[in-house]
Amino acid sequence: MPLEFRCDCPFTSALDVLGDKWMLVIVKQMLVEGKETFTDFTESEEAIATNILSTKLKLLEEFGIILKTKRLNNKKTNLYLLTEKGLALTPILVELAIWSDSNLREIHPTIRDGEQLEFLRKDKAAFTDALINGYREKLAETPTK
Amino acid sequence: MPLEFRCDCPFTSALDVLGDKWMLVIVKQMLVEGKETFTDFTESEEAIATNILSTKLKLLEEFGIILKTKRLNNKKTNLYLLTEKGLALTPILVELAIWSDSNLREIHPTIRDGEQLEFLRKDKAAFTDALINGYREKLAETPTK
DNA sequence: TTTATTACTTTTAAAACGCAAGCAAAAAAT
DNA sequence: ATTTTTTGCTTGCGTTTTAAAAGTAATAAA
Repeated sequence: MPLEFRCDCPFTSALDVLGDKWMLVIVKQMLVEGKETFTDFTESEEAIATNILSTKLKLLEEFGIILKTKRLNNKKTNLYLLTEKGLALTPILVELAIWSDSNLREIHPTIRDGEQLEFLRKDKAAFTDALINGYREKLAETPTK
Repeated sequence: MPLEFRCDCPFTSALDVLGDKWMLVIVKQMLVEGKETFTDFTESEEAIATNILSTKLKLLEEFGIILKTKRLNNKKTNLYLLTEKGLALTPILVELAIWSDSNLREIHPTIRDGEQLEFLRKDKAAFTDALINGYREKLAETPTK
């Protein structure tokens, strides 16, 4: 089923693809937490239901944000990896975290803080690059079919 | 009804607030298209239903992203204006537009192009500042209760 | 064969949507 | 001035869409 775009606005069109509860969370789990298999995602603290996960992974693949492959030595487990289109979402995620950090703490005091966020506050561009390059290295070390 | 955050992740928490079909679209309409009244929003090309609009405006106000006020001489029409917390969403919107521009055109060819996007491509920081400063000027010229 | 992993299907609950009614302020008509 | 009409929302109802929970099937590893 092809997605219907609401209109021709670039802002709104991005949200037609990404504007829901799960799409960017899954991308974040891949980029920041190194998750790559179906079970990796189900074990997340966000606790996504398996049917939703199944649907969203399919959608992300359709959009070319992720690709589905397998390791060389394992015929069973699917690997989900970010494509360039998916990696290009990094700046969006970074800006979301920055906004959270400075605007959400008062209504959500237990929001995480630590080294990563300090790094982000100190140098946004370097933080973004580190995420992207880190993922690229991991890709290079992951031989797939 | 107080929002339940899924977990303490800053990325995910931002999406608990903003991760749906409408929240950021409404902010965009205010920031980029200058919409400020209920009817302004109902006349958008995104065609939001009035009951949803009502609900989302209330939510945005609860989060402190917008505030609801009135003009000095009009007791009827509500004015919805972005707060500083709302203006701080600008970089997120900008990154969404950049991603659309470079990654969505192949599956959505009629996506808008033009002066604004050229400006954005050429100088992201200046584009962001222009949006924010433009909105601040408008605020200064809008006497409210 | 037994067990675990992966993914799909079915069922149930929640949210979004379209439509229309209701109400109060403002503008227009008489 | 008083009534009438229009405007600006808000709310409720029935339907559709989407999410969540739980159960089932298929595959591969042990």
